[in-house]
Amino acid sequence: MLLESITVYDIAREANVSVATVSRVLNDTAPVRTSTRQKIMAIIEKHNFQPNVLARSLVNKKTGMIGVLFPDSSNMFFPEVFGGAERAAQKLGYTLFLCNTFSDCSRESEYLNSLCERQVEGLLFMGGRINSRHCPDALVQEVVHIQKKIPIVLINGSLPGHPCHRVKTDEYLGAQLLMQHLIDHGHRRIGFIGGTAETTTTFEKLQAYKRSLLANSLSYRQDWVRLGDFSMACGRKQMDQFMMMPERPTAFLCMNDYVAIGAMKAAISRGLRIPEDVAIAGFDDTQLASAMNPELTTVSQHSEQLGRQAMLILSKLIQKEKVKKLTVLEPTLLIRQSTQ
Amino acid sequence: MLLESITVYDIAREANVSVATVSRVLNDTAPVRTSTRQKIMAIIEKHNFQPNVLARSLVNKKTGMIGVLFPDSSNMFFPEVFGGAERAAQKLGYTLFLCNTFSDCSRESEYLNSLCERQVEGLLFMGGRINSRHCPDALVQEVVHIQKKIPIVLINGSLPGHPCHRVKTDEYLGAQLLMQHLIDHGHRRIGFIGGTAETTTTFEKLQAYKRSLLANSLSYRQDWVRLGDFSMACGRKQMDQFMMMPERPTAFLCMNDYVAIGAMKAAISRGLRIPEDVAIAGFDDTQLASAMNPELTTVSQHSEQLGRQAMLILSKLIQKEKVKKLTVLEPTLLIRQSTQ
DNA sequence: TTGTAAGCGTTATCAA
DNA sequence: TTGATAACGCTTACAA
Repeated sequence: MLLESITVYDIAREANVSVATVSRVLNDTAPVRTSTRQKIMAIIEKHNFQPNVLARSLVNKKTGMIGVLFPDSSNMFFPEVFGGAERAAQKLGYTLFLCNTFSDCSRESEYLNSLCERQVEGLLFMGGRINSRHCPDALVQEVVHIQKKIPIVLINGSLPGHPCHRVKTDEYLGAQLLMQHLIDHGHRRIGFIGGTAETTTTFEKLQAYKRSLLANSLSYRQDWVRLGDFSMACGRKQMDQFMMMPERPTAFLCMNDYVAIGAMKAAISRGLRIPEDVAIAGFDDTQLASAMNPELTTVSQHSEQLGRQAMLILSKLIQKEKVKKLTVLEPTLLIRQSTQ
Repeated sequence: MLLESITVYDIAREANVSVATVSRVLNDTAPVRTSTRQKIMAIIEKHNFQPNVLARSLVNKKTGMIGVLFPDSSNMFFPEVFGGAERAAQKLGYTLFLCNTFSDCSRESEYLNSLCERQVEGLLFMGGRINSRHCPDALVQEVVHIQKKIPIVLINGSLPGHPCHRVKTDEYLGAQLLMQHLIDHGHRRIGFIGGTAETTTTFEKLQAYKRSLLANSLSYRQDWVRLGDFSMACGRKQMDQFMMMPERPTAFLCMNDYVAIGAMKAAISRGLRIPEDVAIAGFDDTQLASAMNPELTTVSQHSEQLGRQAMLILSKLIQKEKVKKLTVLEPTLLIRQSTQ
């Protein structure tokens, strides 16, 4: 329940002017005699009057809000991305409306709906359906439909069959860089841990993994690819499984830093030394990577940049400027202790 | 710029009814003949009509939005807290409006202002001025003034001289538990790292630190307290300083997990073993703590709980229920490898 | 330089 | 069960 607040009418009455004049000094939208302006300002000050943005937005059809959908605030990667987006938004005069979908499709739909109703001026979309390799058409259509009215920028994802504005890191390249690094260090048996077959981000890395093996005449073994999810728990569990295998890889490419750290911990608790006995690489360069001991070799997605770029592009879209559909950021290989 | 959307009028016209009737089926606020209801529903469906929440909020004075101020999305503790708050909010039918103040007071003021203008129904406040030991009165007044109109719940902070609804972890107790643990393990020389003298959270821990020393007849040495900030960099830097000292502590109480990890890394890079040569304890039990190697002894603030509780209390406040002013959560000591 | 009045897209009060 | 119509708090032609 909101305050029974004072309105422009109250201010106008007290200043013996019309609401129009009050509005004028509020928005500096037309000349007002200095004396009346000052009188009005004083009264506004005195009552600590704040115009109701709802009413204002209703007439000028601008809310200054950008909706942001992301799958999981407990994976540092996402807070990093929307940290970057937020800084950019602030400069541009927008406020972010952050929505944690908890990777739940129906929650995603609800938020999508709610953000539209709330009249956000644009949408930044991460995770969920835009990373699904077999996204039900109904879910795609929801987004397509919204996009007719509200500009959307997809981050690290896509909507198959429907061109969208997208900003992404070249994850394929990132995985390739890591593979090459491992291979250059003499590893011939390399495993893959984490992610789900259903997600595009996993698929992309897996492709790079396979092709790198092929390109280096190394054999691809299905039992050396152990997916699961994106958590530390997954890394730990899968590494434990690898430990039971008679013949196991000497190096592991992990879906992300969390998985990598789980894998590291499992290996360490079995008495293995990293990187001497086993090399492990992560992805994303979240704070965790450099915090670890040994420090984790990983690939930076430049998460803040990613958020910033997406926001910049979105703002151009809102201004109805032409922007190229796809922006690709180049990842950076960060070689640290866990692989050499 | 928003869509020139279709309105209840368009629906009404097409259905040959009045807007009132459309509104009735939309809100189920009065009986409508089944046939007309169906007719209207069909048209709504067909056009994918979404009522404008702005207009709706304007009349019923409810936005369903809760503003959340927090200092830093790159410290996992805060995303964890608002993760908990968000889940609770969802159940209660509220949407969170997350605002990253980047620990900047003026940004905090701006957001405070913006959230009020946006007519949020309540405010969750973390960091910044509510953790300042000498908060300028102007900043306090800003909050006090807002509080007259909008319910506010402070998380782990307070507004000196102005009773507010607060949810907090007993950080004093938490620090005490850690100290006792270290002392029980035979440590007689214990240092303190991180935080700033200006913040209440640091002060509280420092108090516990000093009193624990006193209670155990251990001497307090000013040069064994090295503050700074809340970052890994700080932990690293201060530990490096400790390393230069002729006589140094055998154990360290750190302001938070980030500082502790920085300290750990500095110690390790100097060839010290943890915990054999030096014991290190953190605070907050962020994901980092259990990810580390060795795993970090720390204190859980039950961050999700904290967010959840705060949201629950806020919602009661919004419903104008009576709620006790102060809710204290008990921290939990988590003894891990870094201290034993 | 200022005021009047018509919107913005809803909901809610009265009558019918 | 329905329909006019007045709010909600603001901006903005259009007039004065």
